[in-house]
Amino acid sequence: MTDGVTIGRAAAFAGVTVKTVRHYHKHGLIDEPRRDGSGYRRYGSADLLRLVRIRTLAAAGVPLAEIGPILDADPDRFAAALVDVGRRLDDRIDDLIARRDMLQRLAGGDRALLPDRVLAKLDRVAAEFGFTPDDVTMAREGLVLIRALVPEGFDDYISRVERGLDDPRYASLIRRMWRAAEWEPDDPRIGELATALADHCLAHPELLPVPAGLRARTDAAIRYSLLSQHGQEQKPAWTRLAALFEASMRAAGNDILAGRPVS
Amino acid sequence: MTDGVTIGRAAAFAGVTVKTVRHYHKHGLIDEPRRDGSGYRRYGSADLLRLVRIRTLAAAGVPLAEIGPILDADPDRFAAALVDVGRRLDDRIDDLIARRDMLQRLAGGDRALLPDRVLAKLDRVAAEFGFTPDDVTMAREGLVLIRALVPEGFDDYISRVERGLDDPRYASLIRRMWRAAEWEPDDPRIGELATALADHCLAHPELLPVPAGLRARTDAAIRYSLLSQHGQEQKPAWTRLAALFEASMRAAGNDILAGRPVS
DNA sequence: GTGCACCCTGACCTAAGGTCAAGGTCAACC
DNA sequence: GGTTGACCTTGACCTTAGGTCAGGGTGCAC
Repeated sequence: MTDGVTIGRAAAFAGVTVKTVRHYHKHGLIDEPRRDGSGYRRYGSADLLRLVRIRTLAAAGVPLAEIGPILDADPDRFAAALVDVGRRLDDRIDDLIARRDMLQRLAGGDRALLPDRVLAKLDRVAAEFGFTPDDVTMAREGLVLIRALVPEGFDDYISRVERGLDDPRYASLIRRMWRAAEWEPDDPRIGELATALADHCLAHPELLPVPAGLRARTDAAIRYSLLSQHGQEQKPAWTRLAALFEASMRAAGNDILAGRPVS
Repeated sequence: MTDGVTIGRAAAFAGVTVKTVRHYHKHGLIDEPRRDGSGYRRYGSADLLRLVRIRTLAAAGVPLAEIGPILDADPDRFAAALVDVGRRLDDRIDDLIARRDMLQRLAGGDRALLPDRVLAKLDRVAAEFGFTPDDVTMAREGLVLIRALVPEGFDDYISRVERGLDDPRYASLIRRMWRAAEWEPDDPRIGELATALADHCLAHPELLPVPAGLRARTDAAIRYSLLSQHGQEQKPAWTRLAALFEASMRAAGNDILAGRPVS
């Protein structure tokens, strides 16, 4: 007569909501069960079993559209599908664990945005050059931008700069460039520094943050390396330094700065 | 002039799609950046930093609507929010691990639907009574249905049945009931068995799968315990057994079967 | 006989994007 | 200097797995 449980009990048993069960009906995952005299759905044990299987697969992340075929497959295919679902679930778990690690790095500042090797080098240089924490932040953000700009050439560029800093003359120029951040924009020393930097870069073109083999749009990249370090408006001296540097480069060897191939 | 990276590079840097970045704009998570001469968006380092922070939080499962406030909060609140997000992420990881275990149980059959204690008992009884694998399946599905029907009283009911089976007379009746599954529906022994079962149940009402304190709708519950075991249509003898059992109960003590309180 | 919990259908809403269309731009190669 | 292919623009609609609301019918306990 009135055997079978109502949709509410079936849903509670499977740990889903009533709406979810009706949703499964709409998608053909469970056949509509018999109705009682008042039109209520009445679920039997087979329905409940199927409902729990559906819920288990759905909770494991299987899209509803795939669940029907999996449950209707023969035992061998069913077992194989379960193995596959388990693998995908493991992947998702590993993924979430990796994201938790990433979150921890985010809590520690923007260090998450650069490779560990680069961060270590930056720390060493900062200690050597006497950077303030703000300087370190600015340099880090500049590196982030360069990496966004030329992702393919970034690792290579870092290596070249590391080798470049082994040259005490370049190290000294960079040290001076950072001090220039605090100069007045019309400080006469800016001109000298720009020329010296340009001379050095002309002699060592590998120090420009331009991926080898790509010579166009070079000036934009250089702008970034020199001053688009997130604080450029606050350091007017650097804006002028960049202008003079570019002028020197253009005068001496515009094949690099002109924005077209060297040919 | 043309400094800043395009949306494609920004997206690639942060590990999201172009569409996702525009989605974040629409939701106010990142301000629309400056446009260049052709109307292209140009992103600076601050935008990139923010984009990666957003992506990290979103990947950790934080709803987009919550990310803006988190990022705009002061450092203390930001740190607190990160701790909270990390906790929620841990919960999700634990949840997925639990679901993977559940999946493994699903692979092992429907055993996932019943508590381990009940499964162990069922296995013991099956061995004792000489159940075929099909019998075990049928019994298991019957238990699943009872659990769906009266979830609150299920554990208690199992305990009562366990104690009931210590009585050799009841054990013998149940053994006979399972043999009756193979009888013809008009077998005269069914009447005797029904009467004997009813007598025993009248003497031991705790064996009925009815939660203590709830006396109404009892007959539906009894139907379940006796025959709605997923194979009821295939076992016509049980249908008749149930009818005769109910008649005996009604004749002898309809206060239990009548579907209304004993008062 | 009244209240409350439960059931019915159907229409619309949600998050976090994906897809498609129709067109404008940029750098490279011949 | 013309074409090719990759990249950019907006806007409209689609997707998954349900949730919410409206408007109404049932079942049962006091």
